[in-house]
Amino acid sequence: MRYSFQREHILQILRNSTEHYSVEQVHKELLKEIPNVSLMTVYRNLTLLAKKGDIIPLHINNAVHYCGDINPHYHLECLNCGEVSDFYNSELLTKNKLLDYDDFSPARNGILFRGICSDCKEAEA
Amino acid sequence: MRYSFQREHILQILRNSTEHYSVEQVHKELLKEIPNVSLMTVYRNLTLLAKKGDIIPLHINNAVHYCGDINPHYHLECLNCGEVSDFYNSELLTKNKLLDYDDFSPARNGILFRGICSDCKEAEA
DNA sequence: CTACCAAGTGATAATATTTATCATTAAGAA
DNA sequence: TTCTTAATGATAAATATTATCACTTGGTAG
Repeated sequence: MRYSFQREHILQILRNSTEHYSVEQVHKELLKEIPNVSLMTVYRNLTLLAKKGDIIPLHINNAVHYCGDINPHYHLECLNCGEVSDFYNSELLTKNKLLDYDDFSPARNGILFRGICSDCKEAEA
Repeated sequence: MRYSFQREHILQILRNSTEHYSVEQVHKELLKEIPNVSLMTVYRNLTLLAKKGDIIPLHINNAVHYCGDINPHYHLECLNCGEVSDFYNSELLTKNKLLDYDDFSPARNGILFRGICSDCKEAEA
């Protein structure tokens, strides 16, 4: 894989944010730095970066979002407000040995919890 | 909500299968029982049934698939072959108290593990 | 330093999935 | 049986993604 100015910027946008941007959102951010950059380039590079393991794809409501943090963690998706947040919990992997269940090997960042976030629970109460 | 012949059949298709059909696949099955049934009707009713909690929506690669089993269980998605399978593990909920972490309440069937399934691991080895 | 090749880009078109609209049909209560 | 409204089906539109291909650029070999 060859160096690409566009790809490098795309990666930095995700690395420098805790958001989980959609492709459109990455494109919008990238346009601030590289005018006229094509949406196709964003798609192409996000797919490549995900394949390389540099970013984590999240399939949220029929659109891919990407996480730029590759430290071991999981994701929480609120079914009420739609917010996706990072979830760090080393216990979950080490103590509970999820990796061994059922001969299935979850990817390092491949566990997604769908439910109701604390903010939405409070709002309802 | 009023009774609907179409909706009842859609629900039964999912109840009587361990597959996790896409909308197109449900439509294809439904056509065997109700000729000329509209794809729109399938979309509409799957959305309704999911909202009622009678079926579980799974977002796999930008397309929704539905699970007709509402007993407490989780899902495994193989990143290699794409297969989605059910994962029963009562320990995971009771012993590990995932529900309490981080003030986030996962839906009863809302945990998705993305990784490599046993079949694909064997194939590689 | 220059020429070359293949990876990467951007414009465009095509595909796939889902949602919106609305006239017609049918569930089910009065 | 009549009436009201949810549900349907045909159609069109919106959204998200992938395919194609001429052009550009990274990087290597001469």
